[in-house]
Amino acid sequence: MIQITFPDQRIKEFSAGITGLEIAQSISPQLAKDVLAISVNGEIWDLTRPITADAAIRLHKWDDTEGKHAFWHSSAHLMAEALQNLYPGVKFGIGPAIESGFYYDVDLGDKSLSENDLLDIEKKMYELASMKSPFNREDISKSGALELFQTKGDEYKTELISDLADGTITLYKHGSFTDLCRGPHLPDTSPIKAIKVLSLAGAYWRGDEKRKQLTRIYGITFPKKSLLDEYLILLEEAKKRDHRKLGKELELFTFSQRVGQGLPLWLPRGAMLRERLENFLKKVQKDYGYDPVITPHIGSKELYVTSGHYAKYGKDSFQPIHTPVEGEEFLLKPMNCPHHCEIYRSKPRSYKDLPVRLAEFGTVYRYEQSGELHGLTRVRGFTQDDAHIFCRPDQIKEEFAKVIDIVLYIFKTLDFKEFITQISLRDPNTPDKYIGSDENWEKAEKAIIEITNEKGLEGQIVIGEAAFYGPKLDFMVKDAIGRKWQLGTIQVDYNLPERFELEYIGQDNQRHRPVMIHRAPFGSMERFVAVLIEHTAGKFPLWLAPDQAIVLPISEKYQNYAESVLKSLNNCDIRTLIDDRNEKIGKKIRDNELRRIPYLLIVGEKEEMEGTISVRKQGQGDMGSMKPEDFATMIRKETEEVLKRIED
RNA sequence: GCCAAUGUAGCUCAGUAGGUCAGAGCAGCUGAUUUGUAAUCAGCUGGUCGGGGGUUCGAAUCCCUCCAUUGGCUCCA
Repeated sequence: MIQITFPDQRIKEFSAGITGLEIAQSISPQLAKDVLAISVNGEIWDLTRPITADAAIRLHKWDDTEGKHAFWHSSAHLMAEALQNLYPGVKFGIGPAIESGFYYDVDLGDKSLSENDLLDIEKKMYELASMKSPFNREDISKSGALELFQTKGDEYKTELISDLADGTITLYKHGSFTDLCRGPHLPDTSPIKAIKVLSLAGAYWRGDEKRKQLTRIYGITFPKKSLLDEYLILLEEAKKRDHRKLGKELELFTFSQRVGQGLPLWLPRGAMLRERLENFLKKVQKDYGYDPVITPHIGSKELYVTSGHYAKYGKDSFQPIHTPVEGEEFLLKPMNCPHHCEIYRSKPRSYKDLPVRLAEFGTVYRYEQSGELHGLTRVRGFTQDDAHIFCRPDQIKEEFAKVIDIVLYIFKTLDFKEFITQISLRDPNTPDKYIGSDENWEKAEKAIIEITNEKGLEGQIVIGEAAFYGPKLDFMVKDAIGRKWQLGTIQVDYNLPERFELEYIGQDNQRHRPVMIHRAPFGSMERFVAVLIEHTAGKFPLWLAPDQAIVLPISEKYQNYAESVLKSLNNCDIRTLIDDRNEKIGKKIRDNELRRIPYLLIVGEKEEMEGTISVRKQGQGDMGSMKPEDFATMIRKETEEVLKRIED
């Protein structure tokens, strides 16, 4: 007999060799139906794998990620089986479960798939799923596995196996398909009830641009048809919040082929929104002791040779522009820091002056690959809410902490609750990707980890994601369809001060080197506004909304009164419009609701007589009538309260 | 840049075995209506069907190429 410990710490005895499925059955038949995988001492196992020793277990159903993972991983194998059936000779790369669904990378030889083929794959998957093929786990030696896949001619699997450590390798078989796989899998294919093969993409083998591009097929599956329907509806809903769609509808920004791809044009309403965000941050930065600076959009090539950016990115940037007579070379600035270093250098600095915090909404230009451009989130010209803090080494921690405070303050003000923090460190295996001394890297990495912990942020550490000059702390937010984007960033840099020979005179009357912190709480105005649009679905908070209220006269008879209301509200700094079209009130309400204007102010005979307005709040409907001055007070209060509450 | 797809009026979309196929709704303009909380009615103006080549008696429709966009991959100071 063995002792099985359940998550609630209860212990039950079972005979050795019992499986997860049998344990679930012993609890309830329903559980046995719902369970998808089991954790055994923290390791995720198949439900059919015998447990031979005492263990702590946890059963996974659809409602946890481990359960979904096993489900989707099995689905990937099911899809592979379908592909093998439909396209004999297909070679398989990898086929993992992902955050929503799964994919499989395959080499179809000369055959190229198009979207019509996805339905065939889907049909085949349904057909195979209904055959209830069990997933069988099998241990095999490395050499045996190599031989098996070599005979099959599956060079990708062979390569994967060669890279594995010697010892036993696990295979999973179901139906006619055998795959190299760690598992775990479902007992059989029958729980896979709803299937959607979603899309096709090219994907380089092992993520290496120089290697063969395989066909990646994305899919998602569910244990119930209704869950698939819900998922598809959710996708549709998310599309409605897409910033590219709303940006057009709400007239915030546009693109023009004639201006160039990836170069956004901010329309008046978008510019107004952005300006309010900028002013908000400027005020915060003023409170935190930043000094605004302004630098030009181009800089001498020498500047970037000095900074090291030219050597690193010169080839992959917009190419230099030349002066017609002297032939001097200038680069569109890809970042603001070299300019700011020169500002620091413009006069001798004392230790008493530090930290020096130079802030600029600096527009930069980067050559992004054409396939990577995406709405406002990935563009070729954008404005960073940039600042560089030059400080003494002993001030790093405090300064870094203050920047975290600013970022958190901004996220709180804008109600960004679901963000992820990521600490990016260098990859010690690829030292040539980075510049700067080991010692400085270690110091900086340690500082970031410490501060992040002290601030109570659960920073996920990612090796190899650091910038080439230093480690960083990023704040990531998801967009409407779940893609992660980096917004705020804080980066420690020992390198540029070195390269620009920045100095300050210390208390000891000796020259010392300052440390730089790069930081951008929004990241870029473009990306931030994009994410803000998707988070709010275009219903911006009142203090940011380009237009806060609109006066809707019932008919032309009340035009004069409507205009007097408009005037008095604008005099109170309430951003107010008027809809004086010759339309019925229902139409005006509809149109302006769709424009996401927070307050609709209806005026007709009754209001004119009483000197009032009828207030209709977005999403809430009729609030009754009030005097325009009372409305103005209410708006001012609402705006101030939001900003004040956050400060407390 | 690579793989796959898409590209018809300002917007959303119909129209492809090649032959009155250049259309609809919304927006815009004009007029009627003077309206009470999510679409009043009528008329009109909009498009070298992404650009350029080609096949054909004839191309929005077929082929080639370029451009842009979309979903991924790679990249991301």
